[in-house]
Amino acid sequence: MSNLLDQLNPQQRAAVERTEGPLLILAGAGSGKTRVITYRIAFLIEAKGVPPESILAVTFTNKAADQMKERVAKLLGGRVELRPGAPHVSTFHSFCVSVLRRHIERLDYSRDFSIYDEDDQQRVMKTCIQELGLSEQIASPRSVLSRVSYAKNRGLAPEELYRQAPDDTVEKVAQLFGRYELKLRQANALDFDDLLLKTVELFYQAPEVCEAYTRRFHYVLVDEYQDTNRTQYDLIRQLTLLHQNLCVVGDEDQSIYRWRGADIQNILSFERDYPGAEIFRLEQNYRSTQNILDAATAVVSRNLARKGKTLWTDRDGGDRIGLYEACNNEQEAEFVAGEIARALAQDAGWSLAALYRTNAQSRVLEEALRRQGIDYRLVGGFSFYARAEIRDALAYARLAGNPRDSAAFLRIVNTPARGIGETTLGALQATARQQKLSLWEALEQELAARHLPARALKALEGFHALLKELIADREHLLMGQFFKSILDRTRYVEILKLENLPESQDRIENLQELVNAAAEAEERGITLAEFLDHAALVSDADDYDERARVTLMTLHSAKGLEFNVVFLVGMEEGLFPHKLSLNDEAGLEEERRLCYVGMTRARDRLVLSWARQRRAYGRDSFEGSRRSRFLDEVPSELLEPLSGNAFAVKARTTWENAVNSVAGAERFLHERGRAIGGQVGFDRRETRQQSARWKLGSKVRHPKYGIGTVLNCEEDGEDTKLTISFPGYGRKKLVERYAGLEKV
DNA sequence: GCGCGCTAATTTTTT
DNA sequence: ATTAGCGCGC
Repeated sequence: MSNLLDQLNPQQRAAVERTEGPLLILAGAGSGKTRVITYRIAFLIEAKGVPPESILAVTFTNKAADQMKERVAKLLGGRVELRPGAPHVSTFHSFCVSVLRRHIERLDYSRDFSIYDEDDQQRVMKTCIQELGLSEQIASPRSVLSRVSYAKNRGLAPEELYRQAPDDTVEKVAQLFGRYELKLRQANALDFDDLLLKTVELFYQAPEVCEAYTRRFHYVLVDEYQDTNRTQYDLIRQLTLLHQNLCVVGDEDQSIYRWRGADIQNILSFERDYPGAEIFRLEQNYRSTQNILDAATAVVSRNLARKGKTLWTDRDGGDRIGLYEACNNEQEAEFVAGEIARALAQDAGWSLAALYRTNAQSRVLEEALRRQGIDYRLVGGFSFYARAEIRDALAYARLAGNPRDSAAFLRIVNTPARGIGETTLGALQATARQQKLSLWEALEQELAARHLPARALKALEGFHALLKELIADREHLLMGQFFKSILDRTRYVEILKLENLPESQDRIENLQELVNAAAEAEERGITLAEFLDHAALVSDADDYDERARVTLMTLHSAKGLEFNVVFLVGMEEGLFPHKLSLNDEAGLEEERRLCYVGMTRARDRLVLSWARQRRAYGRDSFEGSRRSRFLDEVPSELLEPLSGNAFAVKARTTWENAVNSVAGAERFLHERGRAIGGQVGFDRRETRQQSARWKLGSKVRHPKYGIGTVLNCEEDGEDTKLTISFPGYGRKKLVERYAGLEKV
């Protein structure tokens, strides 16, 4: 065990050894925060003989939790098996779910409660807005929900919210809030905020339940403490009242979830809240070069709301920070892809990442990388569980377990179409509202009352019978078979096959994957409820693949990760800092912290880039932009302006001119042909990818656009995609299979 | 009640 | 670019 501590620096070691009492570890970026937590857990078990199961470690993401479990297991080697139990490592949300699945009946919910994701929440809020006869223009479900979440995270009831700032808008929001809460209660459903709130409420209402947990967990550790909100703070407080052995780790400079209710005060006033607390600072950075650290520190030190710390590294100097100014965002992407290609070619085994402020920025980067034939991994965007067909299948499964789940009901009552349209559904909703029933109960009532038209009743009966069967299946079948039976009984896959759309096959495969995943989970002893909980709580960032050489993701998703090379793209006013954060100083400071987080992800090389012009989305026109103020906050002697590749600039410019005329297109192709052998990879790539059928520059006829010139040709799995310039119509990207093209 | 085709609006970050 | 919402014909 002693050699375990030898691997730590004096501060880290002190933080590990101080096992009793409240402890705040202020850990700068790259200072070995995770290391301290995992060593601390190992130390408690090995050196202090603490039973593993009396340790609770809480994180924000599944990714972080998994990583922690893995590392602790590694530290303990095989020896962990000798002891009963294991440390409880989980996210806030999954911890709460596990508590609630056991005890929520104390709060008059049933244990089969559903977890409502954002989609479900929107569905409910939409109905509320309609019921109050409001227009969605004035009160969009999104904005109301964000205000509701704000209130919930501060423990405000609708009336309290109104009393805080009584005006017409708040009154409406408060009304909607109340109605929304009622509907969730009727649906036996909890939203994400509720998972935390109801656990706190449970512990308050049923002190003996709380006590059981506090007695069990002698040691509590919290990661990313700067991101905790009020409810999470309360929860931790309840859990540690007895022993006070609380160790929190955080960095106020990396607090980037204020918009989600994170309260930086939690970390700033830890000493006051936990008397006798000790504070340790981890200020040695083991990740980045001095230049990267200096640049990041220079930016974040403009913030006023911080405790302040001095990070240092023994990695003197290093490359200067690359700064690249692109003429537009497409060329910026081309530049990044080119640099990535060069770095990969050198093959130092480096990991690379392009980080951006908004998800929408990923598309051009993806396209550029694909053109270069670079393998990359995209984190976020549409995750597996976010696909419509998967959510549909999950909604059936949820509804079979909790028929009162009206959001799931609404989602699939007519998917696939079975003749239950707006009118019939309207009648059900009216019944539900009047008699304060769930939609499922309203359905049963309507079937008994027989007031609706025969046709509607017939359709409803079919749906009712279907669900009854699924409810029985859920009881009897293994999980994999259950999902299979959902797909069979609803004829979901059959109908997808009949539709035979371009994406139908993908969807069928996704569903097959879901069935497999369920069957596999069953084998590992996971229950259906746990499987569904998992599906509700996994996030996009969780499918991050450490082995990937090239990763694209948002700055938020990148927190906690590190790469040899980081590209921070889109450094422009209005984008980063984002225009919605410019209103108040606090918002701006959060953007600045986000910038700090992004910069400190880099181990060896950091490149910042911005584009003079940016295309909104799909629109023809570019919009001008100004360089981000954050660029000016980096001392200029740390920056190294990059010229990129002269050819890349020229190619793009030519491209822009090329698209509107056949002559331009031909000129473009001609110039490009001459440039082969230049440094930019995409020429070779594209040339190699073109199929023999469609020669670049050849003429084709399209049924609608007439004659055009082939500009590009790429194989995308089964499909061949052609970029063609049509005089009068501009540039079009077409899938060969569907385009009905003819060679001229 | 269904489905097609058009338009209008949309994007900050996510457990 | 994608998608939700809407109007219209069946």
